[in-house]
Amino acid sequence: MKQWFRNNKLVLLYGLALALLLFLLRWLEFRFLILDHAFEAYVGAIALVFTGLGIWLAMKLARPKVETIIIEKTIISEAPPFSPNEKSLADAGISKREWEVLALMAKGMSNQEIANQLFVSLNTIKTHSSRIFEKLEASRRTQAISKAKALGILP
Amino acid sequence: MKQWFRNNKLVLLYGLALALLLFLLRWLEFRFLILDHAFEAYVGAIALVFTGLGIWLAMKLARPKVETIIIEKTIISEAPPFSPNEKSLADAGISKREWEVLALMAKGMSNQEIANQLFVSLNTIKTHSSRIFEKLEASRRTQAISKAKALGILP
DNA sequence: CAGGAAATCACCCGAAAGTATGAAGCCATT
DNA sequence: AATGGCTTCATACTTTCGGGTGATTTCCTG
Repeated sequence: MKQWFRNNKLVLLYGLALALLLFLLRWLEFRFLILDHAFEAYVGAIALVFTGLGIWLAMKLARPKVETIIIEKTIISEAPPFSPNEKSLADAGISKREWEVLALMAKGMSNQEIANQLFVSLNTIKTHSSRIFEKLEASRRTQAISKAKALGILP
Repeated sequence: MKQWFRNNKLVLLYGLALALLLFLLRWLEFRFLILDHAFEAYVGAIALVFTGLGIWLAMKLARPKVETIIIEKTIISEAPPFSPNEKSLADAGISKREWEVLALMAKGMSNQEIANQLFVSLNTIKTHSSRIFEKLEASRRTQAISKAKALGILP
């Protein structure tokens, strides 16, 4: 019910306005009956008012034409925020730890530096890197980095 | 004159219809004067008719409302073809040949492979790479590649 | 619980990479 | 003609990297 009121507020208002006008006209009828041609003027006024109302209604109720404009914005992406690309990562079968090592390699760190950074021994890093090279079919760290970037594993 | 008629045909028609209606009402006035509440019904009819006319007019004459929806489509373009970025290159003091070596390094090639590709000896490539490391303040090829990319020397 | 993947570490060896130093030819600018 | 930068090459030496093999621990899954 409340919803109905809200939806038909306009129609109700319109009806109320009409009723009020009728009262007004009735009153005018008694006041200006003596005037010659009062009736014609009267009808003209009504016609004008309701024409205006009709126009107003039409304006209010008319559904707007929707025009959709699609603007294609071409952005040359400098550095798209990189996410490890889980898909390619899993596809190559590279583990989290291996990826860490790979990322530090790409930064230009030596195996010893990576070992220090990750708090493991140099031998561990060597094992990891060997696995990485196997999985990426690389024989050098530079090659591994290059391939990883091509696969979207590294930014 | 003729042009004016054509442009305002609608307005003229509207005026004519109004006049006709007035005549009609005048006639009805005499016919239904006896009826009680005839006046209200009369005014109601007029109101209805002119409201309809108003709506019709508005529909006919009003400029259609246009709602414009702008959808921005973001297209991430492919990496633009890389140009060596002469500025950074000169800034680092890296020569053409050195850049060639650097680029092949970044591809993951070994010094020997680079030497074969450029038809020079392995020692030459070693000299070049040493110079490159000096100029980029790197001590490893991976580091050199990383720094070169950061400087825009490599794609 | 057994099996397998992941992570850790060790040792050895050969290959590749990097450092240092010297030198020669070419080319352009002074 | 001389100077300096670029390219080329060489030798000798050190360090780092990569390959191969093996072992242990932890954690997860069938």
